[in-house]
Amino acid sequence: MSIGYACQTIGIPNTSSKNCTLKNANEEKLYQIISYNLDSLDHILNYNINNGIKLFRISSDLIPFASSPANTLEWWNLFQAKFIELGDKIKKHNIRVSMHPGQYTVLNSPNTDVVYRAIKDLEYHNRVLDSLKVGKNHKLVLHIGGIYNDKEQAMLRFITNFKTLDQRIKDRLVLENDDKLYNIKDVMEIASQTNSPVIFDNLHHKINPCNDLRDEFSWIQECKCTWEQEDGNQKMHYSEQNPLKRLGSHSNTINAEVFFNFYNNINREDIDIMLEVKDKNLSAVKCINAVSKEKSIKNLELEWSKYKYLVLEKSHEDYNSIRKLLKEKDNYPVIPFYNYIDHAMEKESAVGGSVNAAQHVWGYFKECATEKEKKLFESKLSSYTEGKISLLPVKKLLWQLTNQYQQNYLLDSYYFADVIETI
DNA sequence: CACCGTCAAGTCGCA
DNA sequence: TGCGACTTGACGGTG
Repeated sequence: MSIGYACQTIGIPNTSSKNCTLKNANEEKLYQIISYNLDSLDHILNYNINNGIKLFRISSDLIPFASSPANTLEWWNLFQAKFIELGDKIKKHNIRVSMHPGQYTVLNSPNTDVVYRAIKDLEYHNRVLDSLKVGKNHKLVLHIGGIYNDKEQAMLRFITNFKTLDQRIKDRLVLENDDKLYNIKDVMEIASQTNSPVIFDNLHHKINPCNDLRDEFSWIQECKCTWEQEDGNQKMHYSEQNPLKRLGSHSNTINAEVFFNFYNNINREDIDIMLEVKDKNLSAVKCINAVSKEKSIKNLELEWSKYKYLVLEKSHEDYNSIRKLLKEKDNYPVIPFYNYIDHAMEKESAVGGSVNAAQHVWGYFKECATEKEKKLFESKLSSYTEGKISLLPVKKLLWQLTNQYQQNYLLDSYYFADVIETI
């Protein structure tokens, strides 16, 4: 059983992706962007390896305009060595990767141009996975598409167009229920014709259920049968509704207890769960810890070291509660621990808490920083207190000092997540 | 420097 | 018939 996240990280340096507009796209620019994105992917893989995350979705933005005539680069040749290096790393560490062409890749459109572009896009995605030389258990996830006033015909068109695809693409494709048009029953029906494995998405199912009384766990079990030996373990998507946004919007974070119960209800080891959530890797680590068999408080202490100063900034009350919670070294209070973290993270930072946390972080440099650096920090912090600047420049300075003086305890801190986002 | 609209992709739903 | 929502970083323009 693996738990993973999609496309991007939070709070991890050198893992961002770049893109460009069609207008600015040229060979040199595209080359640089691809090179940058492949390096970022490398750093993401390193992070995943170091944090025991074995499931990851590679962003479709890896190669900009890859399925468009605007990109004339033979990127699979130009970066062949890098792809092989990345693929070796993936295989060596037993990571399962996937890709997920977005909502604009529509294989069942009545418009032949749209279908042509969809096929080009599937070829692109498959080419990335082929370039990594990873097996057929590393999947391409696809939705069915539109309805165009005639669902039956639209489903048939999907099946017909699917059959024209290259065998290597067919072998990788897996089909997912969506939140509007094709429910899990529809997808199962189509998949039985295309011989494709099916991804069950729990939130899509909640929003777009089928006229069938079976609960989500029965459907998960049903979907298992569509996964054959060479497809690898069954995969599913798990997400929770953001209560403040429109129906279908992913939550900011996964609730540890809700996930724990869901996972225990599935009660199987041979399933991989892709989380779709705003805080990405943070929730992946959270969910891994929530269901971990190794119930050691050391894992929570490691998490605490990363969240600590952000929690201190947002909520001194939760900060104190967590400190108290972690004093009992024989316990593994994973659910209350993350409940306090979530509670703190929901809060907006106030000036008092922000100053307090910044001063705590500054404490790491009290001994080593020069007088000039000290002056700079104090002046930035008072500018912030006086409302002249935002908190970001203060954190940027602390981040720079963290790197300069290699303060290991701070290097992995989520306190700097918003700074890292701007680099 | 901060903020906002636009861009790319395709479909659906609502004026 | 046409526009907003969905997604996300780049980019150009305004204050």
